[in-house]
Amino acid sequence: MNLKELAEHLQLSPTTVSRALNGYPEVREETRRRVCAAAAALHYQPSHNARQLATGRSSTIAHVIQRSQHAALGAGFADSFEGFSDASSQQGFDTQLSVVDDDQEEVFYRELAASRRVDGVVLHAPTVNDERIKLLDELGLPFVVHGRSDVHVEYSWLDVNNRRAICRATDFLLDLGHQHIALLNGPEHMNFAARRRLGYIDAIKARGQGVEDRTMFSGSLTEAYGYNTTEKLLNNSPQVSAIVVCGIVPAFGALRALQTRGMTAGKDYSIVAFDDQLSHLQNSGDIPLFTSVRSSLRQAGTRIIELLIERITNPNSAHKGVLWEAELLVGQSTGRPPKAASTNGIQARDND
Amino acid sequence: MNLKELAEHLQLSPTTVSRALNGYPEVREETRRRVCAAAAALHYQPSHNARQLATGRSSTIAHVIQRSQHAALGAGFADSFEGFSDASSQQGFDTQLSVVDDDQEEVFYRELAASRRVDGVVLHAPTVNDERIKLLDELGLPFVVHGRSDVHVEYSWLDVNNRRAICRATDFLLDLGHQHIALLNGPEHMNFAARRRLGYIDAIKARGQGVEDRTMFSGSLTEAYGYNTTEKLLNNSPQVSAIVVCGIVPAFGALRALQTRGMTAGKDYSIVAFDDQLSHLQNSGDIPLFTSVRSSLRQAGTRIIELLIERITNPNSAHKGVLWEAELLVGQSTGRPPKAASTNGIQARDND
DNA sequence: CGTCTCACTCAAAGCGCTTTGAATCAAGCT
DNA sequence: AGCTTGATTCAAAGCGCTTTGAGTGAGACG
Repeated sequence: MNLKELAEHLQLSPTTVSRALNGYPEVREETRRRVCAAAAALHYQPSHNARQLATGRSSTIAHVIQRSQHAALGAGFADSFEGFSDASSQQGFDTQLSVVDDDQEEVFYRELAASRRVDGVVLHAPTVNDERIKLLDELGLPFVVHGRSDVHVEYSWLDVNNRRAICRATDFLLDLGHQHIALLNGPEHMNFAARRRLGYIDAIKARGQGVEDRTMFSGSLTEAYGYNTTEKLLNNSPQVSAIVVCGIVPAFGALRALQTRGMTAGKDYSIVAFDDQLSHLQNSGDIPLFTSVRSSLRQAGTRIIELLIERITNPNSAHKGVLWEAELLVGQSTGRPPKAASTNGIQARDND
Repeated sequence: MNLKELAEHLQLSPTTVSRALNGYPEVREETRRRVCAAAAALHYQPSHNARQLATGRSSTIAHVIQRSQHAALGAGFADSFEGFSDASSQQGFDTQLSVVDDDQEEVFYRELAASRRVDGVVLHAPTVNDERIKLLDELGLPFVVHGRSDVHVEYSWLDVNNRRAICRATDFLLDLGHQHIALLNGPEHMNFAARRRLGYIDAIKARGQGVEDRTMFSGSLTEAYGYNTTEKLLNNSPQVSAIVVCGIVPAFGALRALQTRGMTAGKDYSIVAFDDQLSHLQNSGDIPLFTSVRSSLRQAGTRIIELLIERITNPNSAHKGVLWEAELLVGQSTGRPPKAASTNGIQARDND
């Protein structure tokens, strides 16, 4: 069933039928009703392709993921895509997903733009200085960055205040009296990880202390990374009594390392995690397992699509940057440092 | 730059240019080279939409995920989609993703078919008796099921031999001498979970033992589920000395429950997990953490796309069912039951 | 009564590609 | 020379929709 057939069946021209279905005003209300009824009855559904060709828009949003950064999204994939898909389909957009080899990404974007197969792109996991942003800007393809990058181009983005979040997490541990706090960060060529590192340093320096390279780690946020790194810390850095872990997955790994040694989180050792609120690794309940700074990946997905659609429909509007604050949630995994390592000095300043 | 412009620039007709680019034989080799060179030089890229309309194919594969089953995919999302996306793009197909509310799924499929916006569909997480299969069959939309369903329709599918895998896992524990083994299954309205349950029962019954409802659990495969259920077992079922956990995520939860009690997996209690080989929750190394039956979700994704493309290109070909066997991998999480609970009876039969 | 509006409807021209059927021309055959 | 044949190339007809510009008739107005 196509438009022409439907029109013939209704004894109307395709023009009128098209207008009736698409809500144009130049059509009598009675006619519109008749058309809509027939369309429903005959299960008429306009051809997506034809409409796309005629209008020049594809009603599709692309998500391009570099293979190397694939792990970075890893556990959060499902949750963020629920957000993306929901918001997109609500506005009539399809969600397209491509995992692309790093060295082919530029070509891929160029083809994407030239073939006009998508109306916009969500840029994921930006690096510290992400060249893709410049590229997309040049290509004139509407896009929104999930995260940020220190690049001299105007663009729209949504990010969590990673620096502040980790600063607060570290502060919280300092306030509890921990003197030596380690950082288990993500890969530091990623913008989010670089900012988290800064947040950690901010907090330490604010107390007049110095940071040490041996207690700052960077790596892919897997469970094994959390476990192995914590193991290493327990072996080599006995003065450390708390860690800030930049993901709930490695936090579980860190916890396992403690438990394997018979240690208890919150008593013998403290953990604060960055929690993206993954549905299969929930950290909730009366007293959540982990003390954490948290922010919903799913909600971020939804908002990003809103920003992108705004750019698509109005390409000349001003760029928008949205910064979300993470929420600090006190759970079971933190406590005062054990007496041996405890301190009596500067402590519990009346700080935010 | 469109085809017509390129043709004018080359002093050729659009027909010839189109044929040259698409590898048709009716074009002189020298002409083809000239055309290809110009296309590359001018960054010509055919319009996806126009091609789609002209050919009647969309070169897009849809993945429709019910919101309620979204969690079921959860942790494995990223990995399976890496497989899907890779295989698809290699064959020139785009990957489209939709999370759909359960009650709107039928309508969604009908629209998908009527609007001809995708060439095929991957059906995820089928239930025991999945009506969507019948629907897709009626709609004439090519599809492949990731998993299986007990439904009276011919269709193509790829599944892991869940029943056998869990049977082997259970057998392995029985061979070690465990007399009371609990099952932490997924949601049992899902086909994969129903089969796993059967595998568990197969193994127990084969030893002439009976299964008990109180030691068989069913639920969404989260970390918390693994933790809470194991907690419950430790409290209420002291005779149980081993568990079969149907996912690596809840297995971590189960492990945490043990460790929280100061118990050691592989010594005080045994765990066998079903491992989908998730990249952020790797279970590898010299001696993997968990004894597991495993199967790669990523590889499954790749193969499923192959099957689907076969159906798309040749809709009348015979349907194909692919059954993969999981691999049993012995790790640190299993051992003989502790002496108290140990047995001297039927043990270590020379069974597969 | 003639002219203007307004409300509605339509024919036709794209959108940018593929594909069919026909045209052209040189070479091969009788 | 006349007819095939095969190798190239092309003009034109779609694919199914949107959109422009024009047309129609009824009522309003001078």
